[in-house]
Amino acid sequence: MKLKKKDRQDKLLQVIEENPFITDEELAKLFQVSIQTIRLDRLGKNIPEARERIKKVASQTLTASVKSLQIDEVIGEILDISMNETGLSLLEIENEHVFSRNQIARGHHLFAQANSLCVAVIDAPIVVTKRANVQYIQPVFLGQRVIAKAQVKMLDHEKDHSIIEVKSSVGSEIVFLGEFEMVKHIGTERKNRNYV
Amino acid sequence: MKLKKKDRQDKLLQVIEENPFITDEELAKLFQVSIQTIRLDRLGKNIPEARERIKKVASQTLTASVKSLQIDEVIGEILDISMNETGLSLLEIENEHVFSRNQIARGHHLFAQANSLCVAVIDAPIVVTKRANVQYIQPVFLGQRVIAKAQVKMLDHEKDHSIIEVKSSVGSEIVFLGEFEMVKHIGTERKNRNYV
DNA sequence: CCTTTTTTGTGACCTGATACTAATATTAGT
DNA sequence: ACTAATATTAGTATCAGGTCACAAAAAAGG
Repeated sequence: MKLKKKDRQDKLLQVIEENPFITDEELAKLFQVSIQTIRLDRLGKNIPEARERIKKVASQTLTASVKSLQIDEVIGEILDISMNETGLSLLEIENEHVFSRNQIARGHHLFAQANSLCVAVIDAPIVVTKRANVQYIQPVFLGQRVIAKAQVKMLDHEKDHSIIEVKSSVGSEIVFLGEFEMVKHIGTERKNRNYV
Repeated sequence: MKLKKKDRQDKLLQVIEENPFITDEELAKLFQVSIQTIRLDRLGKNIPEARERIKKVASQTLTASVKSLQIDEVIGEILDISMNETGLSLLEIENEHVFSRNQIARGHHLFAQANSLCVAVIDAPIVVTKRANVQYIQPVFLGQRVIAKAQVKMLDHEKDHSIIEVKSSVGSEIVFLGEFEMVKHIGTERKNRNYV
């Protein structure tokens, strides 16, 4: 049975959203109407042509991949660093950081911010985390900006390890405390038997 | 000065890789040659036309966004759960998890795997992390599969908090140890003054 | 100087669109 | 039942950004 105009247009929007690559011709077949009708419908609903839709998706990818690269490099934005002494980083809590149920930030994101900051503060090419003790003082919500402050407490040049204290706060309120033990270079040779 | 064919083709590949959206016409202007030359060059280098390039980028986005969603929900793949008792999760270390310099997994990913698993093990709608103590025993490299085992050590029904021990290993070797204190529901009311 | 390679130009064609006009169905109103 | 309004379909012209094939001009190599 053929759909009424209104229903068809609504359905059209839905179909195109699900599959931005579909052409007018395929849509025409799908809805059993002429290509012209599809085009009128698109016009009415302000849906751009297939090529434009594809372009849009593609450009989203590009910006998204840039973003994920940044995220990958350092979690949060480093605001200030004085090597081997202190560091300051900002993380804005966005949708991808929170539990959808209550909009509270997942713990590992605060951890990642602090951990990244610690890596950045230590002035060495290769630094890995050895140990961490963290406390979540207050929940952090969607939209809040978390400022993490790192302070190097101990630096052992011989053993190449250091202890860093991180305090993260939203406004004047402390939300997270962490102590990280970082090491410069542990056994870098990969054990092949573990490599799958 | 005009480039020789070989140099132009190499440069072409580079330019197009940086900017997949560029059309033959723009390229022709850029290199001061005719559109036809650009097309011959593309043919020679097996570079598809602009529309195909854009499509490719777009389809990458789609698969990538699906992936990031999955990653967002739970870090690692939950293999087995017995509520309030134990849990098992697998994380395969991929490119985005490691430092590019030495291919060692960043600490916060192992933390995230363990932390996600703890959230999953506790049988309650709202669970947040209160405290965590973690140790990185061995570095984990690109391509390795990390199995995290969670064991609930303490469950306090009145105070609604629990302590979970996580042991992560690659093959038979333990790489990460963690103790997580989780709480069901702390102050869910968001303090507006902190909301930016 | 002549041959070969590289570059350029031309014309025909394709796809997925837009824009506009005209004709035909369908629906509602009286 | 007839008419007016609206919805749908059809057809044509045009465009952008490509495709291909072929011929001519320019550059390079011997």
